[in-house]
Amino acid sequence: MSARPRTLYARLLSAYGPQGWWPLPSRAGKRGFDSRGYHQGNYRWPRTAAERFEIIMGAILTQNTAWTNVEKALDRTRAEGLALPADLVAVPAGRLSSLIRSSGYFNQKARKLREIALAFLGKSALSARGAPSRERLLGLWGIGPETADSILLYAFRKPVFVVDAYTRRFLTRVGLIEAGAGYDRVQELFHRGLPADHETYNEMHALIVEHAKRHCRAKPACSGCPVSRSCRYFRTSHLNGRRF
DNA sequence: CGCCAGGTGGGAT
DNA sequence: ATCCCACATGGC
Repeated sequence: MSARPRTLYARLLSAYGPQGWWPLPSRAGKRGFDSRGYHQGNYRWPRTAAERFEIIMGAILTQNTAWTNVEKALDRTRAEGLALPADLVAVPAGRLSSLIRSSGYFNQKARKLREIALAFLGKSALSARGAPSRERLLGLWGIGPETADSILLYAFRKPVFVVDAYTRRFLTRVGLIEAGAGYDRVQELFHRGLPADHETYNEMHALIVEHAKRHCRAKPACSGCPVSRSCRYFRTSHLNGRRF
């Protein structure tokens, strides 16, 4: 039998603690943040338009990319004084590509950053403060469901669960979804199974990422896993006499 | 070396 | 609707 979402949430939170997402490299070492910009125990961020746009940039730059590579790109763009939509649209595309080089796919991502910056500046501009609609975000080139939901949840504190590759792998292993389940199916599972507030969705997504890095890796590392008791993969492998 | 990392758009079937 | 591929750097 598979655990319910609430049970998994409780176990992961107990094992790993609050994760302090979304990290803001611009706040690294500042009051209320750790040395990499993860906040410490509150969900009031972002507080400014620059912080909000930093989250949006990070959400795009981290597409299929390790966060450490994104940190470098954000640090470089910020060092050039590029923090707001107006800054991004003013810089030549080649220059922006070069600044975000470390995050990979830099030509595509430079275009994506430009697209969303233009959307915040344009005639039917996205508001810098009020949340844009999901449909509006999905209409932008380079913004798919995960990036749209990351922006809504982490930049605008909307109660929308973010489904990523880690979420799929984790849920497939524990036996809550089938491999190949669509984005909306997976999202519904959490929208139905967890308290419907942005703090819980924030924390659960971040916990899944941490869990996927520590234990539920591409090559599973089940020793010490906090949810192995309710994991179909583990129990099946265990019965087969597999070692970890 | 090869594999993996907080996806997405476009084209073929 | 669904599969397949290009896009690209950096850490292990």
